[in-house]
Amino acid sequence: MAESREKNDNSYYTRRGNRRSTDMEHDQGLQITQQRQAVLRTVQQACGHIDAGEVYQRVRRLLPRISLGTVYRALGALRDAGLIYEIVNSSGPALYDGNLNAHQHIICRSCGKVEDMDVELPVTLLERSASASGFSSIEQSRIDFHGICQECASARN
Amino acid sequence: MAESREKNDNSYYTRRGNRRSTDMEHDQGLQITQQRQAVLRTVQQACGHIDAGEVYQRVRRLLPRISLGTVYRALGALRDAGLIYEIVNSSGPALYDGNLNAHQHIICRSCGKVEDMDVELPVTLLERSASASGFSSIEQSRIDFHGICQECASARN
DNA sequence: TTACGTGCAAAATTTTTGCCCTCCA
DNA sequence: TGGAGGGCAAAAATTTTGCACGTAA
Repeated sequence: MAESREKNDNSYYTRRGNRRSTDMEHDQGLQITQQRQAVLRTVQQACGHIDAGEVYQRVRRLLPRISLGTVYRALGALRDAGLIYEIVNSSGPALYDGNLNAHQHIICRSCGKVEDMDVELPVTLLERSASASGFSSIEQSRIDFHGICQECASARN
Repeated sequence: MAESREKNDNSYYTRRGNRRSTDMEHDQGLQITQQRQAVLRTVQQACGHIDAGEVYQRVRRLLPRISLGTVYRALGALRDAGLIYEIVNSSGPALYDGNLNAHQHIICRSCGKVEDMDVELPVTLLERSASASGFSSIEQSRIDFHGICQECASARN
């Protein structure tokens, strides 16, 4: 918890030391390995939202010698390549979504539940707002919403 | 990484063991303590988005004996009480926002930068969509957007 | 043969908790 | 005087990394 607090640095290594995606990785794509294929398929076949630990458990049935570190590295690579989507969660580990069709997520801050929203969003409005606010332009296909689901809301009353 | 994977359970303790907010805490409010006041003021005076470690550093100037655990507990209590807002971040610790005026956040997935968007959102549209999708109703005043900021986007090309 | 990917274990980071003590209501 | 809050240290949960070794181009 020392110096590594500044975001937005352009160093080759990110805060926790993970390597930034490079031209090569983007222009030439990923190497397709057994492990990455298995991780990708697992996320896609999860038909929903799955976390790294669960991916690890499932992939191990196919590749018993795969390590959790490799699963994390594969998820990161697939995320950077745009093949899967990472959903940040205030109440637990990151979740991964293999559904690349346009849809949004609504995430419960309290229980972590994630639901898909198949809604046509006024993205142009949002992008205009974003550029008015400092994100001079946003490159994104997905937006996550954080709220409180009804179950948790009523549990609080 | 064992059994505690099921979200959405209604147990008194959440996944990581943190206590759920209770009726009492909500109906009677929090006890106002030096520590909680200091944490709240620090978040409010940060005029932006501040993480727990930074809150700890700053609060220690006033209360040198406060512990990081207490800061986390205070932030959680203030968050549950609705006095501050917790911003989840894919690239670092959670950030806290003491600005309760209606505004949204746009968060860079890559560098963690958070910007405010002072935009009037079509909330009714969003809520209608949410209820069509399973979140039968959402109780929320804020929504976070996750995207890639221009800096990071251009760094990837 | 060189760069990339992997397995493994260890470390780093962030957050939560157990325990005991204090203090106010 | 009993229960909530706090200090401290330890643990838990999640994610990343160092290193040695393959492997495929």
